[in-house]
Amino acid sequence: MSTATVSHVLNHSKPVRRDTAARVERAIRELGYQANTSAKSLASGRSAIVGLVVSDIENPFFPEVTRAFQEAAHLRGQETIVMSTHYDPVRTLDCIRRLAALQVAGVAVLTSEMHQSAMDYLARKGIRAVYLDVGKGGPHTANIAVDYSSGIRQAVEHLRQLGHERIAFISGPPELVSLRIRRDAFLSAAAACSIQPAVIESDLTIHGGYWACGRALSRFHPTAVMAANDLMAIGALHAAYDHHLRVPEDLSVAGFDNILFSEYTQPTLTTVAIPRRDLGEMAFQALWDLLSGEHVEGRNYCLTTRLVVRESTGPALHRTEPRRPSGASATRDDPATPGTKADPSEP
Amino acid sequence: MSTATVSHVLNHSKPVRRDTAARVERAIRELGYQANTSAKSLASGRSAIVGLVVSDIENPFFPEVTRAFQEAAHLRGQETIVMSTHYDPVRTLDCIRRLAALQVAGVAVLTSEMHQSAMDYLARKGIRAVYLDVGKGGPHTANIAVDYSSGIRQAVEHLRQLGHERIAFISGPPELVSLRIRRDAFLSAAAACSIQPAVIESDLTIHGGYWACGRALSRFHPTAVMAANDLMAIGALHAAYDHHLRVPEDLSVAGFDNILFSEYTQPTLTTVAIPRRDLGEMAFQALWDLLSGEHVEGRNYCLTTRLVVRESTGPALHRTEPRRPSGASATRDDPATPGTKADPSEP
DNA sequence: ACTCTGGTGTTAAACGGTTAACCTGATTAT
DNA sequence: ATAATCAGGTTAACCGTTTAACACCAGAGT
Repeated sequence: MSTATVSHVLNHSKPVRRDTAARVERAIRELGYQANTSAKSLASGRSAIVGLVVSDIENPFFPEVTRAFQEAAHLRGQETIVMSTHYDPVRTLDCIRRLAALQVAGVAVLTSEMHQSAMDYLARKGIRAVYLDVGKGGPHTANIAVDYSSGIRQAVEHLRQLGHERIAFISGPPELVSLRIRRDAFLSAAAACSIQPAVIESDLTIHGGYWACGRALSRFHPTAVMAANDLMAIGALHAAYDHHLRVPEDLSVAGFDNILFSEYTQPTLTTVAIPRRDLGEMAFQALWDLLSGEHVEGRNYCLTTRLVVRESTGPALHRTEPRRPSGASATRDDPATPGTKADPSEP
Repeated sequence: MSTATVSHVLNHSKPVRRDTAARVERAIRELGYQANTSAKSLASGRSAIVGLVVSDIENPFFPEVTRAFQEAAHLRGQETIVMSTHYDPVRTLDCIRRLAALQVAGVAVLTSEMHQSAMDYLARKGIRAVYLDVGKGGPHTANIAVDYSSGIRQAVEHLRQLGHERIAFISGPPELVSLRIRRDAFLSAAAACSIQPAVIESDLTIHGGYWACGRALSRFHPTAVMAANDLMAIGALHAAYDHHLRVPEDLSVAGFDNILFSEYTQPTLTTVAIPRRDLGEMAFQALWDLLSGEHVEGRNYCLTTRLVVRESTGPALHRTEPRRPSGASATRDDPATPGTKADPSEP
């Protein structure tokens, strides 16, 4: 019984007679044999390890993505090495280099903080790669596009159906791509629903959300507030409380992200969810397609967001002053003030 | 220039003349050479990968531990493969098997959900391993012991200094080891401070904390409530709110875990923190000591918990009825009622 | 002069698989 | 009868390092 035969039994790389295979299996069991992974990868030039690069493993968004990815990988016999870039393009490249040195079979890069050079590097080494939101896939490369606007449109329509006509959007720093996408999605959805929008930029923190909501309330008198992430939405909940506005009776609040804690706020938070589990599974599936398929040109994958309705949104309080004791007689058609921007121009 | 020389330059495994080394370096740079990891591990019998096994990567506790571990590993040129067992001992063994097949240099198992067989397996294969809370380290094995009681004692003493003499402890399911440890730590700290304790068992959820707190309030009339985790403490905050008790003026609340959200509750939560970052770093350090040291016998490491004081604890409202409208005239020396247990026996 | 010794560098044998090429004996086609 | 084909199995080269053993040269000791 030669090592070659054993190899063929293990990999089905050549037909082997039933009884021979059985003998091999038995020997393997008796000796507790386990193939040496290093030798395998050295000989075959490809390890059974794939890399997963994420922005920040401590951001609650990613562990779930990671887990789904890892489980999908495990089903295909692949192990996963996860690396976190802390949103730093330089570290992204470093991670990719290290993964390449490990002869990984492929890499999924689920962060946008990345220079072109990182993609070039992988392309040059011929390493299959999956990216997130970088346009089209190319040779040995696939792309996953997240449709942020779909969930946001649902949220806006949901609020519209509840009778809301003035909605403030608390946006994030405009220099972050994904935040800009969310803002624009909100504006076009608002335009489509003939809703009067206002945008306030803030900093993605709870405190920032609190501040922005207070500002929106006094200047714009919205019946609903939507935030570009859940933390700011939570800040908005606190702001409403401090303005003696009940949520959702006096003010509706919606968030984005569906973080774990959005189920635990009081009231629980209506929010737009990115299907994290699906993202992880899809990322691996895309990678696996690249690895097993012969078609050099990678496909494009799409992932859609959806609204999760909870308690923080309800029917609009129409034509009624907010029940603020000191009810300064601001009229509802108060135009957007400096510092807020209304831009319903996009389709 | 032979490959051997290159190897020696790269690993400092034998002295090499300055100029030769320089020539090698230059060639490496010019050719963009990167050592083949698989070949290295095959030849040396040991890869530069270590395994990290955790209970649940989606539990916010672990990403931080993971990151610290991974960064410490990176400083030593080691990559990390993280695996999650979902609290299942069978999966734990499976993870360990897979890591062994990858010829990892060592493994840190930071979950207690594990049978003895898993440890035996690693020992048999001679793989260095670090465990959490499993008693003593052994050959090629180290142990990290977490001192839960230290932080809990601090919390109890903190409350005592604020004048609290009746404290309810909302415990978790007694079948979980770490929860039992916390409860016992509370009871002995209470005894040491001559505090009258009451224990209510609950289920670690926000709702469970809400329920347990309400129950404790009506039966035991504590001036402070401590929960075995932060989620239950948050439930307790809600319960206090619904009982028209202000926190901390009328009731102090403390938690355990220092989850990210404990900074964002209203009021912010006083809680006992396990130094997650330190745990990760220590776990790798322990592993590295095992790997580089010659001493076969692994050391024991200890990690201590500490109190984080925030807004939810304050001076006790002494000799005064809780400002409950329906202030049923319960006396403060009301004995513990059925369903709560007082056990100040331990030292 | 002649071995000894140290510092440098090279040679070649592992490491444990994969896989192309080859061998063998039986079956089928001519 | 002879050749061609085929299934099943073995041989041996190769993957890119590490590392023990060896070769070489200079200066030191005798």
